[in-house]
Amino acid sequence: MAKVTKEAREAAALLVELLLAQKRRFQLNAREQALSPQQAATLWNLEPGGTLTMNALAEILMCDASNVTGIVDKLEARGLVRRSQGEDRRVKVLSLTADGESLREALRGRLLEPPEWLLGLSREDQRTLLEILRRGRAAEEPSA
Amino acid sequence: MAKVTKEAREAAALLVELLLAQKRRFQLNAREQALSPQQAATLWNLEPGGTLTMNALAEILMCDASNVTGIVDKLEARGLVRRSQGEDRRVKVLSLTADGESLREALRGRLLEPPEWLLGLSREDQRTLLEILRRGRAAEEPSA
DNA sequence: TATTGTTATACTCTATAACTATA
DNA sequence: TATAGTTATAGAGTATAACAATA
Repeated sequence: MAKVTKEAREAAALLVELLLAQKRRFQLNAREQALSPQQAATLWNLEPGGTLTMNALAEILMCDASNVTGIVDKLEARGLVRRSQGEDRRVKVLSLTADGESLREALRGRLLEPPEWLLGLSREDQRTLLEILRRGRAAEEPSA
Repeated sequence: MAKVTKEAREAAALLVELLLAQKRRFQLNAREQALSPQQAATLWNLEPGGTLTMNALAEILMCDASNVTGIVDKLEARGLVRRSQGEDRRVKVLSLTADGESLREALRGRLLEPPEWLLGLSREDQRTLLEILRRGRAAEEPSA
C-alpha cells in the first residue's frame, strides 16, 4: 500500500471535479441518442465481435441481472445489439450489429473529444499528462 | 478553438476510463450511507452556509425541478439539510445542518481518497500531474 | 403575466423472488 | 444441486402538466 502524499490528494480532488463534468457530457450524449444511461453504457462496453454475456454486463453496469434483460431487449428491438448462443447453451453472448457499432462509434467520438481544459494545455503538457496517465494505468493492472 | 492533438485524444480516452471507475466508487459510497445517487450528489454540492436554491440544484442534478422536492424532503427528514426563505419569498435556500456537513465530509473524504493508480505513481509524477491539472483548470476558467 | 416551488400522475428504472432450461 | 437468463412485481426515480404563492 503506497503512501498518500499531499500531491496525490490534491490531484485526486481535481480529478473528481473534471470527472463530474465528464459525467454531464455522458448523460447529455446518451439523451441525444435517445438512450438511457444504462443503454449507452452497454453500447460503450460491447465489442463488435462480442464475448460479453448477460451476467458479465450486469456486473459492469452494477445492476441486478434481471434488469439487463430489459436493457438488451430495447437495444435489440432497435437493431443495435444481437443475442447469440454461447457454447454453454444457458449463456447468451452479446454483440453489436452494424448499426450498433456505428452508433457506438458516434458515441465514442463525442465522449472522447477532449474537453476544453485539455485542449488549452500546451502540447508538451498534453504529452506529459498522457505519459503519466499511461504509467498510472500500467501500475493499476500489473497483470491484466 | 485549440487544435485537437493526438495526445489530447488519447488522454481523453484514459480520462473516460477513470471516470467509469470513479462513478463506481461514487455509487458504492452513496449506497453505504443509505443515500441515493442524487441525494449524495446533493450533499456533495451543498455548502454549510448555503446559497443554492431548489431550481439551481435541479440544474446541477440535471433533473426536473419537481424531483428536487422529494430529494430534499428525504434529506430534510434525516436532518441533513435545511430549507430557508430567500429574500424573494418564492425561493428556498438550501443549507447543510451540522449532521449534513459531517456526512458530507465523510463522503468527500472517501471520494477524494486517491485511487490506487495515482498512489502507484512516483512522487515526481504525482507532482507533475497536479501541476498540469492546475494549469488545465486555470485555462478552463479564465475569469471565474 | 412570469417565476419558484409543490403536487398529481404516468412512465421508467431497479431490486427481489420465483421460474425455465441447461449443466 | 448449481448456474444463466427470464418473468412478475413492487418500490424508487423521473418527467410532464397543473397548481399555489409571490413577483
